[in-house]
Parts: sequence; C-alpha cells; structure tokens
Amino acid sequence: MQFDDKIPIYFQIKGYINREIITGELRPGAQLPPVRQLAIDLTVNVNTIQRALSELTAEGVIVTQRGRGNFVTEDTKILAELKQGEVTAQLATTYDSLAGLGLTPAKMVQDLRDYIADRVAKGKEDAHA
Amino acid sequence: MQFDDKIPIYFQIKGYINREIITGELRPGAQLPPVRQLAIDLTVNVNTIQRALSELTAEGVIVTQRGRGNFVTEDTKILAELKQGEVTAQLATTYDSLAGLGLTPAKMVQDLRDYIADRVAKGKEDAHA
Amino acid sequence: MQFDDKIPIYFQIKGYINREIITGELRPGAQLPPVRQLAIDLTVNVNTIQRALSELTAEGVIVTQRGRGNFVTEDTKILAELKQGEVTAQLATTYDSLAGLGLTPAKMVQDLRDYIADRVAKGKEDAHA
Amino acid sequence: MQFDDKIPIYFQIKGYINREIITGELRPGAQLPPVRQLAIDLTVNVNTIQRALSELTAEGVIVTQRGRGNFVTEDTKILAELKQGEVTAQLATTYDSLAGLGLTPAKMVQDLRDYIADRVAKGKEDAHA
DNA sequence: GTGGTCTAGACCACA
DNA sequence: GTGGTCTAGACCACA
Repeated sequence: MQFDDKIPIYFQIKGYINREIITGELRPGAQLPPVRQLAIDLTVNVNTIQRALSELTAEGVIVTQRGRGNFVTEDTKILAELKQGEVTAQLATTYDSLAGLGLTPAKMVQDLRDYIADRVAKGKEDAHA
Repeated sequence: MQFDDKIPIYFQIKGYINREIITGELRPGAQLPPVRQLAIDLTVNVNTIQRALSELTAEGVIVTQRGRGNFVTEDTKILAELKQGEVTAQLATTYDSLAGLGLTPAKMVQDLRDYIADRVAKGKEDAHA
Repeated sequence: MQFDDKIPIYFQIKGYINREIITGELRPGAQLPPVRQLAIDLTVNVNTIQRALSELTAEGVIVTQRGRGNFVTEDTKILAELKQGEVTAQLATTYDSLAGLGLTPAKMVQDLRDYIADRVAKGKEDAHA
Repeated sequence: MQFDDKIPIYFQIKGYINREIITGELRPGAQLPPVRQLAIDLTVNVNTIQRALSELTAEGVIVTQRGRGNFVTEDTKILAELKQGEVTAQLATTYDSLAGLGLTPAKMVQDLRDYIADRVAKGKEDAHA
C-alpha cells in the first residue's frame, strides 16, 4: 500500500479498512488479519496498526475479542452510518469543486444526471461491442 | 503555488490558468502577465511557462499576439467547453467513487439532492447567526 | 502520583485530569502543562501522556492548539456531562455494593439520608468545638 | 481468593467472612469450615485464619465451642450491627466521593433516587427482553 | 497463539 | 518553544 506522507499513516489505514468493509471485502462479523500480519502486509509498525484499530474500535466499527482477534462489527446501524459518511464526504468534495466552478446547486444535479446518462449510454455500447 | 511532484508542473500550470479563466478571475480578452513575470510568480522556469501556454494556445484557450502578449480567448464556445470539461472531470471522479461504494446512479442523484438540501439549510442558519 | 498496576496508566491519567477539571483546579479554558512537563511530573513516558490527552481530545474535554498547547474546553455542556458521568459511576458502585448487602432501593435512599444527617450533625459539633 | 497486598491478609479474611454472613451464605448458627480447611481453601497459613477468627470472636460475630468448631452467632443485634457497619462504610465512601465532586447532601440524595429510577427502568426492559 | 500497554528516542509540523 | 507521528522492542493479559 502507498501512503501519502501528508496524512498520518494510521489515518490512511483507517480509511483503507473502512473501504474494505464498505465494499464488502470485509463482511460483517469477519475476522481481520492479526495486527502483526497487517503490520507486515502494510509495511508499518505494529503500533501504527494498533492506533488505527483502537480508533475504529472506539467508533464501534470493529470489535476486539482479547486474545482472539479483531472482527468487523455486525451492528448494521454503525455499518450504514459508515457508508453514508463516506458518501457524504465525497459529495462535499464534489459540491465544493463544482461551486468553485460557478455552478448553482440545480445545475450540479442536472449535470450529474446528464453525465450519468452519457456514461450509461456509453457503457451499453461497450457491452454490446 | 504548491506543486504536486507526481504531476508535470507545466500540466499543473495549465490547470491553474484554466481555473482562473473559468472562475472569472481572468476574463475573456484579458491579458495574461508576461511569461517572465509568471515564471517569477510561480517560481518555475520560463520554459515551463512557455510549454503550458503553447498547449493552451493549441487548444484555443489563449491567443498570442506577437510582440504584445497572451490573451484569454473571446471565443465563447471554447470557453464554455473548457468549463464543461472541468465539470465533467469532477463528475467522473464523483461517479467512480460513489459507484465504488456500491451506489446506483439513481441513488447518486438522490443523495446529491439531499446533500445540497442539508447544506443549503445549514448555510442559511449560518447566515442568520 | 501512584498508579494502580491493574489499570492502564493512560486511563488513570485521564481520570486524574478529569478530576482536576471537575473539582475546578483546572478551570474552563485553562492551559494544561506541556506534555513533556506532565510526563516528568507523573514520571511516565511522553507517549503515555499523549494517549491520555488524545482520548480526552476525542471526547471534547480538552482542546489542542497545535504548537501552542492543550486547554480545558469551555463547552459547558461537555463539562456538565463529564461531572455527571463521574457521579453516575460512583452511584453505580454504591448501588451494586448495597444491593449485594441485601438492601432494597428504598432502604438505600433512607440509609443515605440517615448517614448524611448523622454526618452533618457531627460536623456541626466539630465546628462548635 | 485474591488478596490485595496492601492490606493485611487476616483483615481481608475478616471482611470475607463478614460478607458471607451478611449476604446469608453463612446463616446464624451455621458452622464454619474447620480452620485447617479454611487455610487450604484460602491458601494461607492456619495462624492467619486463627487471627481473623479470634478478632471475629472478640467482636461476638462468631462463637467458638471448644472441640466442636466455630459458629456464626445467633445474636441478631450483633448481626444487625455487622450489616449496618458495612452499609455505613460504603455510604461514607460514597459521601466523600460525591462531596469531592462538589455535590451538596441534598443533591446526593436526589441523584441517587434518579439513578435508581433509571436503573430499575432499565432492569425491567432487560427482564422483558 | 491473540491483542494491549509502555518506554526510549527520532523526526516532523505549527507558531 | 508547542504538540503529533512513527518506530523498535520489551513485557503483560487473555484464551
């Protein structure tokens, strides 16, 4: 994994694990690799992994069973909030960017619709090809 | 200006000038600063500025009048395409990101509407405060 | 400061700072000693102080101004909750203990009243002496 | 049994036996296990058991019948005082703690009432679940 | 085996 | 100056 050296590594690891969970690669209740294994895989120190996991535990996203390992929570409410949080963060970036280009909110929605229509049309062409 | 060292500097300068034009800080027909001045302001080599400008000229975004300087085009069609290109690039990023989170196109539009509604509501509160 | 080696030191430090705040020795907005000074005063490692402070920051009890120091929050709601949390924790211990001795809830309240009456009476005697 | 090494073991054994009596696990008139058995069960020296029992005998809580063994007293007054002593000790701790948090006596009683109300409400929910 | 805590010390970012 | 992050490594607790 590549780390952006302007953002704390533990923070990027949190995001990485969150994405794994949201995209379903780590399913609810699934066991995470041992911290020492994650440290090797991501080539960071065990303490850095621990920091990421301890914050995720505090947020309720993962649950630790001492002596057994770390597991993705099965609390659907937390998992739904996790996903919605990522969606909202992306939309905030989009909104700021488009507002910076001078678009009104109504225009943003319209342009997104148009973009999707184009892309879907193109996707179907590709599929037919 | 800060440059991201993973992307060619001339390319970033193109983006910078494009944004100045799209946001209206450089209006149609406006004269750009002399290349030597731009080089000093952005702390890059004159050749790097020249490369950015030559591509923008090739795209019709700026027009060079030999001996007089560089000017933003007054061709509204080109300017409109320039802006739409930036918008589309942003929407592509947004779409990929949200699709990666498992959202359907319809959900993307709905969530964007909701996000805007929330944000506008919040903005009004702030304005009243 | 004496630490109970059955409870994480960083956790005990959190409690210590919380008590300083609740009892008013650290007032809202007050600056905490630098982390390195706290580490010396409490004879623990700087990282251990950092862990306590980072959790307190996450809880909103203290606010960090990067490069300037750590300060007690001025958010009265958080401070009120902090105090109520300590009170509730003490009452939970009391309840469990008295319930274990076979007291009914009504009896607990009555005995507390009686105890306070006795103690206040005694305090007044002491004051008169 | 776990012993706190900051408090004399015989003293902790006294407390242990007192609690057994107060909670009714050792009823009035009941025979205690032989001292040698207690020594084995608690993994302490027989002399330590003897010291605890001799103090309890001096306090009238247990009665020794030479050649037959040790028995919990049937004197209800002593047993009532024993229990009340434990209750008072707990209330003293509670009072000191809450007074240290700045609560007035009236507030202590009110908060205890509130805490009990909450806890009873929660307990009923749990029972229904 | 698993995770949790702590230390010592380096180096960075902000003011 | 101030706090923040990370590493290397020791040692503990739980199962």
